[in-house]
Amino acid sequence: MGTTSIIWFRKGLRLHDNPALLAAAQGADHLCPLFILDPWFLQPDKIGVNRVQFLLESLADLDASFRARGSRLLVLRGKPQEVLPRVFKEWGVTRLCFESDTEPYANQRDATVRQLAETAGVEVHSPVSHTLYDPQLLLARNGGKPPLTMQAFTKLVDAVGPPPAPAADPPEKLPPLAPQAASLAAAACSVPSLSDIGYPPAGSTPFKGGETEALARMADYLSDKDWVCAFEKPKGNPALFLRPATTVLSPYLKFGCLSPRMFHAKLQQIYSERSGKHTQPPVSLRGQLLWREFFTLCGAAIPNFDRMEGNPICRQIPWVDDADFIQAWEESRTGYPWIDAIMAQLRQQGWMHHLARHSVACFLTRGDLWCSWEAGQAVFDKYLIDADWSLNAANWQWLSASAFFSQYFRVYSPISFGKQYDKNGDYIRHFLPVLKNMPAKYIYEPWTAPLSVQQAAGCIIGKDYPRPIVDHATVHKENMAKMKAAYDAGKAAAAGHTAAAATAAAAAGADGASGSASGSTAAGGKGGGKPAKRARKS
DNA sequence: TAATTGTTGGCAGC
DNA sequence: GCTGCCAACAATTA
Repeated sequence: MGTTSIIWFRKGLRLHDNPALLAAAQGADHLCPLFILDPWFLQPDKIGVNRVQFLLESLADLDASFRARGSRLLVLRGKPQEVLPRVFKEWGVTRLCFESDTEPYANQRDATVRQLAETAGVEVHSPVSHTLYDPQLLLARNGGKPPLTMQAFTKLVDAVGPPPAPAADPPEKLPPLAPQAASLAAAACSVPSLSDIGYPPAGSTPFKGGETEALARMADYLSDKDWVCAFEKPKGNPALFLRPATTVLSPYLKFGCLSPRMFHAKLQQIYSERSGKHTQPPVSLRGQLLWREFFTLCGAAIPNFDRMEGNPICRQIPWVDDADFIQAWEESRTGYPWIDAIMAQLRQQGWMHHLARHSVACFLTRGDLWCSWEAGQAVFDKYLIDADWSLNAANWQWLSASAFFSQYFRVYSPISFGKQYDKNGDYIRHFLPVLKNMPAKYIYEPWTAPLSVQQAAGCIIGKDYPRPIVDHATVHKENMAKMKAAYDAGKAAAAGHTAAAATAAAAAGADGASGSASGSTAAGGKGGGKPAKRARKS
């Protein structure tokens, strides 16, 4: 009996370093490359046009690559749990291969598909290639629990050793489609247009999807080896938008147009040429891949990772979701140009610099508006072309000081933070054209401009551009006090879970801690009587 | 128990 | 452009 394989694409939209594709092609008489447009991922009110456009471009590129190898991509529509059993039968499928995925939706879907495959007598291969390491392996090596700090994660990865090398390239000539699939191929199973699937005809992102773009972009950024070796994440300029300060490889990694193992191997190659003279994780370029790895592991191992309630690592904070605030934030109407420009870049391009994301995330949650990080997460998930379930949830928890990060007293200023990088406000002028003629002196705080200046700039505050919806100077202090209260309540609740004796001990411990805190300030002198100062910025 | 460190704060004062 | 303070968290190390 002959072998008929399906390589089922979901993420991993590439031919390079694709072990599932190799497993599918291995000794197969027929190979059917398949993508299923799941209605779950095509909801215009929840998933914006830019990311869907990026997906369709990636599929078109994948199709072209298969055609160059004597095959083609088949794009079907519907729920995979319904489409797959149908084609198993129609195409005479004996083997199903797909890249492993740890997101909750994918977990459920794939568990069902495995059962359906078993029922149909179809063997299943599901290798790991979306991440550097197999999350289950990392978890096992860490005693079944995910590390919760980057340091702990880095230590774990160091102990495990280098990730697997990228898989070999697929053969120049791939097995043909199954005859039944080939006849179907004449009909409607091409990559659809945006309008075919209920979206506006075009998005507005300048970033184009696909493996070809991904490899070209990687080559472009890696060609400057000095830049690669000197890369230090927090030092980038979030206001650069013509050539961003980071690689913008995130959307390609999200969809798997680029293999993280390939990117990692290229980085290690460049580092080795420089004999150790390069930046290190967590700030280096390689470190950025490790962050992705760390948060993906957390997402895979922590229940309810995209929610506050029922999420064991997330602090319970009494956010108040004010619908008007959330909408103003989403639609660039907060009255703070730095914040509104970033949100405009998000809606227009589907991408912003990491520090820009920090600014707006802090502003929505603990900094200014006191809305839940889950509300912000949904907006990011709608517009970002690189929206990744685990990374989005992790970063929102980080920025809202709900998990991973606890220094809630460090608040980004919606006025001064951007000014450090872009004194003239070119970034604001570009993304908020209504402010393009506002003098630099007022562009971060246009409500302070005299009326005559507003008139000359053609932008009246309160009419052409909104007044600030909150007073940052006031609310950020109030919010800090609320954070303090929420943290204290959390500690009290944790203490309440312990036995009576332990509670008493915890109370004594709390007293001791507060005493030691003031003591350390008083006794902080070291040698010259000055408190020990640690370098925050190099 | 104290000190140190943690990818990425703001601000006054010099 | 640098230093030190603000009022202060939590995990790890010594």
